[in-house]
Amino acid sequence: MAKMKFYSEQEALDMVLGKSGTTARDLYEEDMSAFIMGETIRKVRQSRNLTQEELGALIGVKKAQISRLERGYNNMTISTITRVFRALGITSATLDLGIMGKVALWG
Amino acid sequence: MAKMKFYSEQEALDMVLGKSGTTARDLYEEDMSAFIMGETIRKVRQSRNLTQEELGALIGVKKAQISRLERGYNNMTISTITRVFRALGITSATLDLGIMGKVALWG
DNA sequence: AAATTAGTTTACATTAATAGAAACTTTGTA
DNA sequence: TACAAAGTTTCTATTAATGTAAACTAATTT
Repeated sequence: MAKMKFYSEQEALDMVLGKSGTTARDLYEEDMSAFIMGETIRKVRQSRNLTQEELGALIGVKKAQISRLERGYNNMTISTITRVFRALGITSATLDLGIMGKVALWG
Repeated sequence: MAKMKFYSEQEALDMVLGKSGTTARDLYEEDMSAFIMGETIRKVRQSRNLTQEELGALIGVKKAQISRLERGYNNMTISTITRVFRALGITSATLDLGIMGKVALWG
C-alpha cells in the first residue's frame, strides 16, 4: 500500500469546501451551526423529560415549530434561542464561533 | 421624609413591565439584548481600530448595515453574529440569557 | 471655516425566520 | 396487530432580518 497522509477535519474541509470565507464553506458552516444548535435544544429538552408539544406550550408555539428548530431548518435569531433556552432553565450559552460552532450551556 | 424602600433593577422591571413571560417584558428584554449585542460589536470593532466601512468590507456588507447592527435595530441571526465576531477575531461568545442578556467574548 | 471622513437614517427590495394547520411517518404501548 | 403518542414534513401566510443606495448628520482634520 502506498504511503498514507492523514488530515484533520479542518484540513479536509479546507480542501473539499474551501477555506473559511468562501461561499461554499460558509454555507456549510451555517448549516452545521444550525444543526448543532438544534441538537443541543433536543438534548436539553429530553433531559428535562419534555415532549416537543410541552416545550412548545412553555413558549407559546406548536410542536411543528419545535421540530423545525431541533432539525436545524433555520438560522435562529437570538430571540428564539433565548426563549427556548430560558424555558428549558438555561441561563447562559457559549457559542463556539470557531470552525464548527459548538454550543455549551449553563443553568 | 417618609420611609424609603429600595428595589433591585429586576424588582423594578417586574413592577413596571411585568414579569418575564409577559408580552411587554419580553419585548423589552429582546430590545435590550439587541442593544447589548450591538454595543458589544461596536466596542470590539473600535478596539481593533476599524471603521464600520472596514468591518463591513471584511464580511461583504456596506457600512449602513454595520451601523444598524451596532444600534440594535434587529434581532440578529446566529449566522450574522458569527460572521461579525469572526471577522473581529472573536472565537467564542457567551450569551447571558438571564434577565438582561449580557455578552462575554473570547479570542 | 471648509473639506473630508465616519456614522446614521430613510426608502426600498429580497430573502428567510417564525408560525400554524393538517397530513404524514415513526415510535412506543396495550 | 392495532392504537396512541410523538415527531416530521408540506403547504401557506406574515413578519422581520439582511442588504443597498442615497441623502443626511456628526465628528475630524487640514
